[in-house]
Amino acid sequence: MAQPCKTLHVHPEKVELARKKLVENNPLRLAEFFRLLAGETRISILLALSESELCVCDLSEVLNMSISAVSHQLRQLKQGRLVKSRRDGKEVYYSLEIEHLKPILLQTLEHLQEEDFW
Amino acid sequence: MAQPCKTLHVHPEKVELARKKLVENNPLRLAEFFRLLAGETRISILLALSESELCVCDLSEVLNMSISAVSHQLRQLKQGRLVKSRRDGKEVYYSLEIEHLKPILLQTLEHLQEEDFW
DNA sequence: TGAACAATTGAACGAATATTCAAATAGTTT
DNA sequence: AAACTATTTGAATATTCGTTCAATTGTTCA
Repeated sequence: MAQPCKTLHVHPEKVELARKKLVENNPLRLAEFFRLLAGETRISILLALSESELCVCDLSEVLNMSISAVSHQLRQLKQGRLVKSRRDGKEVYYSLEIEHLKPILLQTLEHLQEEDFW
Repeated sequence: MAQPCKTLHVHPEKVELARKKLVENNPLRLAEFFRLLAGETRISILLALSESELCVCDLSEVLNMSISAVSHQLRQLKQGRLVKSRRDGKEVYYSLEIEHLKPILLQTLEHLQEEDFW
């Protein structure tokens, strides 16, 4: 961090309010959450899984990526509790940890699709 | 990309559905959007601005970061159309490009706060 | 005009990230 | 048991990202 502003053009009341907002909302945690949605591979996985559960092979086909790469990303999503997995024989099936995630994804998509955001 | 799965345990119908979902939803664009929310500094800026507009100095105080660092992040947020700015004299005031952003942020916060997600 | 302050910008550097490759683990089948 | 397939894991590498520092631009005011 470096040189602060010199004048008292700064707005202490507003600054105070904003600080409070940050304390209340845990930006670091929030950023960690959004980071999981912020990679093309991971968001693609989540979108794919919003249709149906899929095994790692399926996902690697859908995404046109190596199984290893997909698996690495799945691990992150699982650690972040955005997906869960069940094993059936040799295969492992992944699905959305849905109650957390689906409304967030859907509403975000809606909002972005309005507002000619793209 | 590397070695595909050998058996026909893969699920072609599901794969097809998932592929369609990806085509419909532009994961790359979506990831770019979430990337902007995925940095602690940027999400903090957005939270701070959800209270009131602030100048760069204010933000640097709120975040305890250099003006330069804040300004770099503001540029990204502005390019992503998440914030807008107006100049008033020497100072530049930033605020949320609100109709896009506020409902997304609020709803996400709600959903995350339920579900003892933290 | 020039001094002072607010903000932006570009280059540089270190930290974090995604993918690849090779090796390991887990489950199934014979 | 051995052979085979699906998945996971760790190390290595290339890329992306955030902050710092120094220089620059824009604005006000004396």
